[in-house]
Amino acid sequence: MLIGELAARAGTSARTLRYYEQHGLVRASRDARGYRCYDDAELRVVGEIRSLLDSGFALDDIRPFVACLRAGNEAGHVCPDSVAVLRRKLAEVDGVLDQLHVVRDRLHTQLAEAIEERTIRCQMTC
Amino acid sequence: MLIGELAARAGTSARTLRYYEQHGLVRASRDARGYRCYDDAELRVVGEIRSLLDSGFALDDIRPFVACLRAGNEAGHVCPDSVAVLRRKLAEVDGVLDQLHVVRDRLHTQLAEAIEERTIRCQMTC
DNA sequence: TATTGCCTTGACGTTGGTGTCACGGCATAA
DNA sequence: TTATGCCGTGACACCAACGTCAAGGCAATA
Repeated sequence: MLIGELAARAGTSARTLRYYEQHGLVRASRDARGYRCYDDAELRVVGEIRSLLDSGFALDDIRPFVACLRAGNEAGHVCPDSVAVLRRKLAEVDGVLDQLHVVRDRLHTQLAEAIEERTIRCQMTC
Repeated sequence: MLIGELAARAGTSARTLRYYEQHGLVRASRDARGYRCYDDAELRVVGEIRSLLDSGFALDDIRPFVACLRAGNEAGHVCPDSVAVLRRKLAEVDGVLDQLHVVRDRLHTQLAEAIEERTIRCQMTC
């Protein structure tokens, strides 16, 4: 499978696949012309990468998951290294959630205040 | 008040204040040497900006709040334009929160799965 | 043979809020 | 006079995951 086909099948771009390879996540052999050749298994790898990116992982964090898949596991997250990253990320996401809830409440309060203010002014003038 | 003093009092840097000015948020007059002179009121403006930045607002979004303060209001969020931005940002934050909750659940599920997997394997081998 | 289409590498652009450096002016103190 | 310290502008560096353009090679097709 050439890079264009893998990109299309994985729903991404050739540029992206080269980027992943550059960062040691995706592997390819080369044909006589120097074109990248991909194993069918790479499709799953790319799928795993994109799924994890969607969850907010950085490429560096994704490496253990890919290694886990390559080791023959049915899923990328069942290996110890992956679990460690999962734990860290879960804690991180929880932190962001807490912080974001605080922000949300602040926004909500300010909005309520502003509306209250406007209501009072309206009662005075109307 | 010169830029260094305002920066210290506002808990930020001179570089940052120049950046805010460049983006039309902070105002300064100039003395004979060309140095920026700040009104005491600018301290509150800078405080407002930093508070909003902490809440995830972009500098462009903050402009109406500053204008509101300059118009003599006790708070930057009581003007219609500010309220509009507040509403938009609140919706945006709610969206991010929803998305982040989904991500969190996914992480949690994967983690639980991995631990389950390990437990089973341990029961088999131990 | 010229075109089309896929591939290659390399390198710069994007977003936003700064840090940091370069280079220079002005003023006060030693 | 020189050192110190504040200020000025301008411009590059950073992070991250790419998009996009340039310039070229190789192969099949018309």
